[in-house]
Amino acid sequence: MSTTDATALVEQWRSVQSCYLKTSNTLDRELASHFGIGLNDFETLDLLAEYGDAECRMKDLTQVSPMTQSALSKIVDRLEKGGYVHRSACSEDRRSLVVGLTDAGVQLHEDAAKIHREVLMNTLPTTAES
Amino acid sequence: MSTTDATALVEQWRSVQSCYLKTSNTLDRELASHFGIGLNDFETLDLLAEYGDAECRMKDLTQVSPMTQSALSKIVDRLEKGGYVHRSACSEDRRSLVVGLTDAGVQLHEDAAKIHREVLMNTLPTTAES
DNA sequence: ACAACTTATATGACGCATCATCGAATGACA
DNA sequence: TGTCATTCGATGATGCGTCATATAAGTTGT
Repeated sequence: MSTTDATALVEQWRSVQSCYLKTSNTLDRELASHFGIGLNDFETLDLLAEYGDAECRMKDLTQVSPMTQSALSKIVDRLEKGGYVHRSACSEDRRSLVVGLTDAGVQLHEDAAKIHREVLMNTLPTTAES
Repeated sequence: MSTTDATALVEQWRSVQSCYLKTSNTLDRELASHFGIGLNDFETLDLLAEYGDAECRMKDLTQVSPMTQSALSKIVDRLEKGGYVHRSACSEDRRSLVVGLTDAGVQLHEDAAKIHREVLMNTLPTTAES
């Protein structure tokens, strides 16, 4: 790899990094101040919302989330304490727990998603047009 | 903003996020296992390296780094304990400290930068060409 | 049916970043 | 020059994510 390749690579990385950090920091602050949840809590709510009425076990969550199994366990802890999700036994496998949004969770997700999209609008670089 | 706008926005965000998380996790692991430093420590070394012989005060570092002033103070603590940087008094302003790489720091940066670029090569999505 | 292995989830110790705050030095203005 | 506000940097408390491990339940082979 040539020096210029390396430089371009590093620049690309820095741009991803800067974009990610700016956005995730803003999201984190906004979500925390408005709803008292962190970004990863929201992302988890978001994943759960996508499941709708389908059963989502912790394991499923682990597979679709970039977070660690351990982290997810604690995130769900927090969300459960906040009353936004519930864990219930899984009939098919007693090791498993089914996680689902409560009504409050659905509501929170809906409200938080608005802020989320708003922040993305204002923070993410516009890739297309003019 | 329309629904499809929001969806595209969220997709864009998720792709940035996934790229960032994958890359930063890999970088962190590699740097930690090879050199015993974290990604942010390396990034800080990298910034310091760019200063070369120019004086870099903590404040300057704060302005070019995405990290918090507090975090930078602790990062420099760690790097100093490792013998990679030194803090020295600033003649012009006695509140300020000038931070600089030691020889070991220069060497570490050089070695770590190789791994860093290697990981970027293997992890960052190729944006160009066939 | 028992032992050994594997899978699902939870938890404790640890590291690191953040926020709020502090002390010290500087600057500004009367 | 004395006071008040500001700036530079460090530190303690706190929160969160990770790794290694624990517990419990399912699975496989004999």
